[in-house]
Amino acid sequence: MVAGPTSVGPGKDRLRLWIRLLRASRTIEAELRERLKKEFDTTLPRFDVMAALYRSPEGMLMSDLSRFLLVSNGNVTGIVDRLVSEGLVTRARRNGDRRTSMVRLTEEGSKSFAAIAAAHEGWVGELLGNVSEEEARRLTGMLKSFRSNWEGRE
Amino acid sequence: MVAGPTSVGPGKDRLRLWIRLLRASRTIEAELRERLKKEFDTTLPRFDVMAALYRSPEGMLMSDLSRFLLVSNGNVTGIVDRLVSEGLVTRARRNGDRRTSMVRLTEEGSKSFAAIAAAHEGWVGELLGNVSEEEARRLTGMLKSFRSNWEGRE
DNA sequence: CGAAATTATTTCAAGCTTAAAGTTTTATAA
DNA sequence: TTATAAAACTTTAAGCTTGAAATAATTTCG
Repeated sequence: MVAGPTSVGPGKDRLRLWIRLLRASRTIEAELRERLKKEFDTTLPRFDVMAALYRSPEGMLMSDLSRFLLVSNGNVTGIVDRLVSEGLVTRARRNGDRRTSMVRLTEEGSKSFAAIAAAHEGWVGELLGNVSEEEARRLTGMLKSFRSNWEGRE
Repeated sequence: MVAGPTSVGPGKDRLRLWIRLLRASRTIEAELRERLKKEFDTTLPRFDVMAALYRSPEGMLMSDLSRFLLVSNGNVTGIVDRLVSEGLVTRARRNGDRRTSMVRLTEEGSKSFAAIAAAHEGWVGELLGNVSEEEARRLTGMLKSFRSNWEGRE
């Protein structure tokens, strides 16, 4: 996935783009993961879950988290389990529908996340330092159109 | 990591870009992974390793693979183990330096990869279908400059 | 109502991933 | 030489990830 095209011909430009995209995101992701570990003794998946919850003070269902983070249900279960056991998150059974549970950041989780998020934003700014703000906006615009074409087919 | 910025202010454009980039690559990666599984009963990491080896008929060292694919040494060990057990790859001890081993695709591995790679290229073309070839080239160019700024610091 | 389908979630097995520690081999240099 | 360091790789423990199967609660509809 991270290697170059194996032949030449038409349609290769999209393949090259995909490989660049993947290499860029993997490189940055690896660096962020390492810093999260070293500086805050946490992981990217935990950060992702906490970031989602931080934006939803009212809480999120497990399936909301799963959908939003683009990962499987079972995956979220494990990550939330660990966050709960660390006191950063709560899982509250709902009266209305007892299949679901509302997941929320605790006070401690919220404080903890705010500190990590500030550092995280700085790191991203640093790692993408040679992309101008103007260029960043243009790239962002281009990337927005990626999904619309095919997702949600079936 | 996949959530939006948690506040507004200067420097947010790079954070937005990073989030878009990550969402785009995760979405596409998930779709490719699913198709590799369904159509060829294989995985993305296996595909990555085979793609790297396909481009190096003379073979690669474990550490070459690790560096090229941006993953840890131990990770490559496991994936190559499984590919060897499936007869797709060989690991040959070298006379010159007996710490190292040269990893190569077998005949079967090479044939198998060629078929998967053809399908893979088609999928990428499809998934990035609403990015024009021209736009793909421009985006690729922009992404090239990502790493140079900070990586290789040591 | 009550069976059947749907929805939300958890559990499970297998594989991926990392960082750190361990093994073996090669290189360095006192 | 021969200790010591360095390099290449494997192993390990912990956590992440998926898809599929299992549970439990709710909804649908005959």
